[in-house]
Amino acid sequence: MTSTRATLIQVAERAGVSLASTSRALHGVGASKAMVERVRAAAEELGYSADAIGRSLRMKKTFQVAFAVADIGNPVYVEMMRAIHEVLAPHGYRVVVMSTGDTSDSTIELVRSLGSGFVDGMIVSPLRTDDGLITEIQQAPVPVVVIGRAMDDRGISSVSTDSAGGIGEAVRHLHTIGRRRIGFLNGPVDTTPGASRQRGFDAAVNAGDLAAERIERETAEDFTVGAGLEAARRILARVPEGAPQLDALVAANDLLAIGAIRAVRELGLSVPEDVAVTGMDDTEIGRVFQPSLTSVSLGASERGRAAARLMLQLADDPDQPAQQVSVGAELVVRESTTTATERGER
Amino acid sequence: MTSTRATLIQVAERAGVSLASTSRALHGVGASKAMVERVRAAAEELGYSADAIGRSLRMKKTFQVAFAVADIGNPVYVEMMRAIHEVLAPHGYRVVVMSTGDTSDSTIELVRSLGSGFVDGMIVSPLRTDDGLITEIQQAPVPVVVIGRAMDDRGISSVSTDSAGGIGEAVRHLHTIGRRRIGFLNGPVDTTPGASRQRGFDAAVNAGDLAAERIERETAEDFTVGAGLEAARRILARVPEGAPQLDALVAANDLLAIGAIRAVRELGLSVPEDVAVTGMDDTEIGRVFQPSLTSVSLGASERGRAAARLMLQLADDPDQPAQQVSVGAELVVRESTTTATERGER
DNA sequence: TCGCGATCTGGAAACGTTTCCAAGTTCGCG
DNA sequence: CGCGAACTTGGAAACGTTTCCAGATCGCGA
Repeated sequence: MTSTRATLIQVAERAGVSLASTSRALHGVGASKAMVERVRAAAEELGYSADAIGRSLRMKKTFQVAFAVADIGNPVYVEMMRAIHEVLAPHGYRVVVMSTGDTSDSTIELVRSLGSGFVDGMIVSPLRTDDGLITEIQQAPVPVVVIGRAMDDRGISSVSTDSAGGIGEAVRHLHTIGRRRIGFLNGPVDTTPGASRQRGFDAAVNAGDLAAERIERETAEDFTVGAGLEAARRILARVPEGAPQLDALVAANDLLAIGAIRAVRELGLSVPEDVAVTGMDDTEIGRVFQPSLTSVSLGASERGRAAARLMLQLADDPDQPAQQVSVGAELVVRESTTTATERGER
Repeated sequence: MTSTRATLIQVAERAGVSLASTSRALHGVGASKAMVERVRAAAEELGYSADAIGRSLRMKKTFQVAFAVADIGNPVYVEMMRAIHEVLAPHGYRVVVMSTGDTSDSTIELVRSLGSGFVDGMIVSPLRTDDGLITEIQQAPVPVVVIGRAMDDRGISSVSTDSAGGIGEAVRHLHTIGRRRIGFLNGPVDTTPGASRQRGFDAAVNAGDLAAERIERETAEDFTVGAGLEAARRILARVPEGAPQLDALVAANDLLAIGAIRAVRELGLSVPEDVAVTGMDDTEIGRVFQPSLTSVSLGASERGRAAARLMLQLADDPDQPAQQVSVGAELVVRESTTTATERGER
């Protein structure tokens, strides 16, 4: 530990050749067979391995990409991170995890910090977005790829998904299986995901072909099981005198959906028979839950991969035009809305 | 994006002072009031922010720490990572995520890569450990903190937990609530966690005061729900002619436990009445599951925090002696082993 | 008024690498 | 045999920062 690492200069001395030749030999370009042999041997003996910092300084390239989200613990972000890592690592890029914080301002701060040049680019999924943040991203000194909201005309590369349409799919699915009294459990509406989900639900229930008897909306404190439980209690308590209970709940993510299921069961009702419940994000936790969750997959892994691929291109040429990628939303039907026989299983 | 970032030299020119003074002024040491004022202004105008690479090269410090695990998606590791990030970020350290791969060899490879000096240290939780890996860690050019297995006498800093003892607690808990036919569902025994859990179970059932009627052991392919389901099916199918079914299952982690619960229910039995099930790791997924899982908490967050604190010390002085930290295991009793009344709730 | 210490400033080196440029060598081909 | 092209090599600069060192300036007390 106390012994200092070997430098290229030492390798050069040991091999008895110039620094320049040593560097070339190790990269295997513009060097004679003999030279390569000789330098390789010297490097081997000294246990040389090139210093990443020195190289970065000279090449103006860090081979690092930042991935920034509000909460690294959120399963959706974890899935993205894994996908990003899987795409980037084989290309020699390291992934630096960062936290955007809850607000647009703290995210702006983070984008600013890119100015110190410790990464070649950043993939960010902001919880809240405002014009200030957008401006900051446009002026960022390194390429930024935004996951979450299409940035079509702003010269920012982005990967988006149709969460609004996804909510619509969930609503139509519930309608198809005969549910007519539908409640919507959203998270905070002032967040980017909260806003688009709200839009999606409103559009779906306002569509002409939806024959609904009753529509209710409720907002949870945040996107967690606990908040979902409380919000679901509220919405289920709202049933009018003598009217029947809601027969379906659309939740804005899987955790809220699980909270909702708890609330339904508290009332002695069962899922899916009395109340069908849908989630969103298609997380492992939802797949594993009993009943397994019908959920709208937003392709977290796919979005992560797409963002990483965009970043690879941008890292190669930061001045290439911004690109938009869109990943489809897909409803995955499971036990929380249909019985096994309804799903056509034996 | 095309415009290049301002350098310290440019700030110096703009302020009309020397490079050295500029650097000092920005750090606020050994500079006159006027100088600081002047340089600050120039830096402000140019939007200067110090280049991390240049600084790293000179200071021989990257302000980065690597966190390496086999699977970044595993909830336990996610929890650790979050804790590590929370401790390190306020001290100005960035966290680089890396993957050790499944084997000891691939982990060795990773430790070797530290030789390129892109981080000031590494926190690693190896899935499999052998002498080669230990040697490599000892010789690593930067401090390494190992999470998972005590490294007392090897000069390696480590954070460990008593998972063996934790399994024992689970067994005793089941015994206390009257279960006498206990099955153990482990993951691969050739992994570090698998081995210690096996040890813990064996020790517990061999303890003199355990009056068990029957003990069964089974090994799952890996630590997932699917593997747990299959392994549980096997162990439950093993009931001898005319003998009663197992009345308790100890699983080596929460995912296996959830798989086990599924298997139990497949047989028309219920949890916890017919078969009590315990998990390990006390993950969110287990807390949220219905029934909520009785689980042995191994303090993932706490281990992460402890490792990060060790790393901070080592980053400060890499030559200080290795330290060992131990985090206690604690059984958290929930619905999967006891009914509400048994737990003393109303 | 002088001397001395404290404070401030600038020059220059150093961190480790890649790459431009020029000089030297080799080789092939006319 | 000679000439140019192709290849190989070494010197040196550059990336952006911090910090050592020496010199200059200032203030203060004797």
